[in-house]
Amino acid sequence: MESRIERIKEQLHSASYKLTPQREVTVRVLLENEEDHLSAEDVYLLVKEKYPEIGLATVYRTLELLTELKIVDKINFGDGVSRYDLRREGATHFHHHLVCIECGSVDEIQEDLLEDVEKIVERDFNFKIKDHRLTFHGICHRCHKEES
Amino acid sequence: MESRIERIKEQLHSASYKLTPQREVTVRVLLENEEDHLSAEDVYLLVKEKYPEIGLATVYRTLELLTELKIVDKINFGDGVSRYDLRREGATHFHHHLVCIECGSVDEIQEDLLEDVEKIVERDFNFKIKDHRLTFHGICHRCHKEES
DNA sequence: CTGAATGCAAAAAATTTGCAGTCTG
DNA sequence: CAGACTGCAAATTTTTTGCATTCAG
Repeated sequence: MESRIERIKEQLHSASYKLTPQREVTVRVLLENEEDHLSAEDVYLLVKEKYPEIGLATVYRTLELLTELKIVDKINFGDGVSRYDLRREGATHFHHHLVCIECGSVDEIQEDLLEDVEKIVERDFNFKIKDHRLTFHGICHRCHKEES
Repeated sequence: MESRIERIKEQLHSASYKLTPQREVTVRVLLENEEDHLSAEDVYLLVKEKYPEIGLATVYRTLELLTELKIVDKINFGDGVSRYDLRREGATHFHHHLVCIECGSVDEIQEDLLEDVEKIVERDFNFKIKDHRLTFHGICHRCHKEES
């Protein structure tokens, strides 16, 4: 875990960005809440607990920076807020999401699943794929159970 | 085309919503710009050309209504705006998008492509899929050509 | 030291809401 | 005619920006 943050620091460094305490705390918060899909506001509040002087604008600027470096991905589930999701280390592709329309939960799928589909798209549409976003909306296994 | 609008009217009707001229003009604009991915503001400006008294709030309310009736889908490509995309008639699934990171163009894929993937997800994750969103980011065939 | 980074407050952008008046079914 | 719908303006919400000050390298 500690090594994970070191590597992220290194990435910042090698892109010649400075390593401020604000940035470090923000990254740490993201790592500690890897399962969640935090909005900028969420991140701000969590960072504020550890570093009360921080401003919301700094959090936005840090998240933008991390997105640019592909350390996090900015995603959007249709409510009016952008959410920020840490990329898995070494993941060649962005993971997918399962959004439950009953309870609002968001689960992640790490498996690629799209390899074949992407081959078809690249060939048939002559489109060079660099990234993808795949989200399924439906009933999660927890709500599914209750219904029966 | 005219029959298409008639059927949409019918859908509104059977959900006991009234058919106001504002709503009709809005639907018409969406039909005439089916290829595009208009933001609420875009729709507002286009409707305003035909019906200058309309207010932006009415457009938002109409789009929300159409989304609720599944006549349009609200989508989000990561810029801060929601866009509204007409569902194809009789489409069992929402179509996919190809967003070009060079020129910003958005093309559509009508083919399903996800049938196999969805079977896997439903089985392995015990998740009942109701809808999906799939977007590929990459280089479109037009930009692709220029690069070589 | 020096430009990059921060915090604050103000601005901008997108969307929603309240309400009095209007119109559809 | 009654309740649904509208336009307008004001309010909210989310995100961005300007700028004087601070700080990391």
